[in-house]
Amino acid sequence: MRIGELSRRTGIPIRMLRYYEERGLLTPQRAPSGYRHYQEADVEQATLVSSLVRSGLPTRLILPLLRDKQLNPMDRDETDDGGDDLVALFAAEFARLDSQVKCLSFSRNAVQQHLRQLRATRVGHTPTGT
Amino acid sequence: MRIGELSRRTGIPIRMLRYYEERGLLTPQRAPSGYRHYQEADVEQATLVSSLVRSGLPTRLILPLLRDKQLNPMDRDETDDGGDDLVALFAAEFARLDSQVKCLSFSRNAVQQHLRQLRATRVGHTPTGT
DNA sequence: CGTGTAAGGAATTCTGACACG
DNA sequence: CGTGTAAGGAATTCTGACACG
Repeated sequence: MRIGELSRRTGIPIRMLRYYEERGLLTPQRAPSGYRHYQEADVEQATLVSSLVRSGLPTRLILPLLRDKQLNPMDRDETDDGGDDLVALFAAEFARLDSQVKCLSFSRNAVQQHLRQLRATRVGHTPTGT
Repeated sequence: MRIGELSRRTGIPIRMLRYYEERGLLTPQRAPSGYRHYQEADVEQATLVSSLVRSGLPTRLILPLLRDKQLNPMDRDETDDGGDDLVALFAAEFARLDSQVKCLSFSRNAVQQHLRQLRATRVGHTPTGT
């Protein structure tokens, strides 16, 4: 599929799909016309990348993470490069994401409870103002 | 307790505790000296407020949510004011928080898995470079 | 660093029409 | 009828650049 369809199917702006490619996170084939040509599997990969980017992971960390994912579970041994640095960076990101999830979940629940309260209280005040 | 202790116990910067008060989200008593004096219950309330603020809820929405929480579960009826507007705003915030939590959880898991992979692969390369 | 946007050009696709055998 | 084609316009995609927080 071309970039427009991938964008529609993933909800990711075309601009960002091009950017992911620029960062090596997505490597579509090219038609003679120069148009990008994506595989079916790129739908999932683009979604993963987008999620990670929106979560605040720098693209330079996403690259090795993707490599990890693509390897056969067997011949994955001395393949990694970064070493301790990478481990530390990912550990830091994990800690950040973990605490952020907790904070947001807590708030989400508080808002949800309040919302229930609001709706329970006003039952049939105005029959849906819209 | 005074503001310093509350700050230590909650991890919330003094600057923010004063700000919450300015927005009516925390209403400590005042000593003759002018020092703020917080109740034990303010520890929890400050934590809640902080979480909501960091989650991106505007303080003007946090205020009614707190009022809701403080009421006796019984005489909570015509107490609300905003009406439909408020419901819509909170519904929107809930949706935002919900999708954000999903995105971050997904990323968190991906990073965690990669982290495990990294650590499993490099067992005893360099005995902790630090 | 991630994202939006305006710019100018190239490739693609669409429709309705005409031609041909 | 099925099929090819020229025509004009619209939608899509391309790149490199600037802007922003």
